[in-house]
Amino acid sequence: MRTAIDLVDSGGLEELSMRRLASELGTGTATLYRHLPSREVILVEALDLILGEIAPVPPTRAGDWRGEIEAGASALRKTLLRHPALTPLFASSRALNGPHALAGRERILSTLQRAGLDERQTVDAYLVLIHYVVGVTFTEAGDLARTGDPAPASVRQFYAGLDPGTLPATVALAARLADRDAEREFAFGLRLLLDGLERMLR
Amino acid sequence: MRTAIDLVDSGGLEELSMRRLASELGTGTATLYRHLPSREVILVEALDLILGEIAPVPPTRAGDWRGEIEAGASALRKTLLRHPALTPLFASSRALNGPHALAGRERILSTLQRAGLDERQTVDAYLVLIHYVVGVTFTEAGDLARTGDPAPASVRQFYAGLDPGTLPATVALAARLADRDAEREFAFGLRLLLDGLERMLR
DNA sequence: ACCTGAACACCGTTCAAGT
DNA sequence: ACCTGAACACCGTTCAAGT
Repeated sequence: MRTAIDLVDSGGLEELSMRRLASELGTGTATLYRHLPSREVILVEALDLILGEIAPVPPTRAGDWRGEIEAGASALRKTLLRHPALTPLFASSRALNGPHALAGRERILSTLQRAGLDERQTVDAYLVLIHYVVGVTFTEAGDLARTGDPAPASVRQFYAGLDPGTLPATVALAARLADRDAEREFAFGLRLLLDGLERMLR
Repeated sequence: MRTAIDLVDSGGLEELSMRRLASELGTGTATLYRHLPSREVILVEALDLILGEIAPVPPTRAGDWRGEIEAGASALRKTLLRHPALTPLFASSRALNGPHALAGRERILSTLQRAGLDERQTVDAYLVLIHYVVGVTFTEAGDLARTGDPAPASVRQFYAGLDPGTLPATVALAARLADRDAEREFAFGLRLLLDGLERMLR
């Protein structure tokens, strides 16, 4: 599994072929099938393993649910970005029933319940938070996986070069659309969501 | 392109092979390369084409930015869910510079600006909205693409069967985690975000 | 009983050869 | 000048044959 994750991290999903993994391990492809049933299962297990890299946020300072959620969301994002090619697997909930995924989900659910949300609110809040983190991280990971270069200059040029007659707002905002600060943007959206949850509690 | 989209819709991404597409069109694979440079470009163009299915939300009733954003977000989600296998492509921003993607982005940006947000707020709001819709839709599309069956009963059983000692919140919420209402959840998160934006405007 | 070379049925892409 | 059959270099997976 460690070799498989290294392959995916270094060259993307398509770098992990059964032949390459086998030769990296000094064996043949047929041997791999004695330990794991398919390439897909390797990927699913790899995702759960990297979720295990997230250090559980300890439920310290009694009642700081907001701080715990912020820390957890940020840790999830950073962990996924360390393995951008594996991030898309986060979409299939079938891939999210491994031990580490379950432990992480449990921590979020219990934090939200301790905050005072009722059952329905807890599940709704859990889902909205996960979906937001997934959306941000997928997009970031997609750009990162491409070749590692976001190249803000060329993006700005692309936007600025569009027809201002048909796309006036896009052209006017070209500089801001190109020079992004992923960290700040992530915090902005998370704050919006957490403010909303906090208001629900009052 | 229409044949390519039909193939992807009916059997997932892996159903679209150059050989299958060629034979569906009554020709050989080499011929395809006289019209399109690669399989990847076919997929990128397919995504932009389906974005064109979204009817532009007319900026009617002066100043109802919130209604326009809600309608646009809902239309984007529904359109992507009609082509679940293509949804993951929405992650790569390279795939999002086709004419329909640009037109859609322009509409959102101009709606937010007309609402009264400044430049930075407009871009931040645009990104947070897109990321949320992407996150929700990816997850839904991933489940949908699997075999079409979410099978709430088996999901509930899975959650309920976990160890209540280590995963108490998950087990307690098993029924709610299994019996989901995607439409309501989507509206819940969108409301949280729009409430936040509305408060920024005051 | 355990392992694996070689095969099967596929891929995306290219190019020499055909018309 | 335009088209494409056949090849190249790969895949995931299986199984008969080896030890």
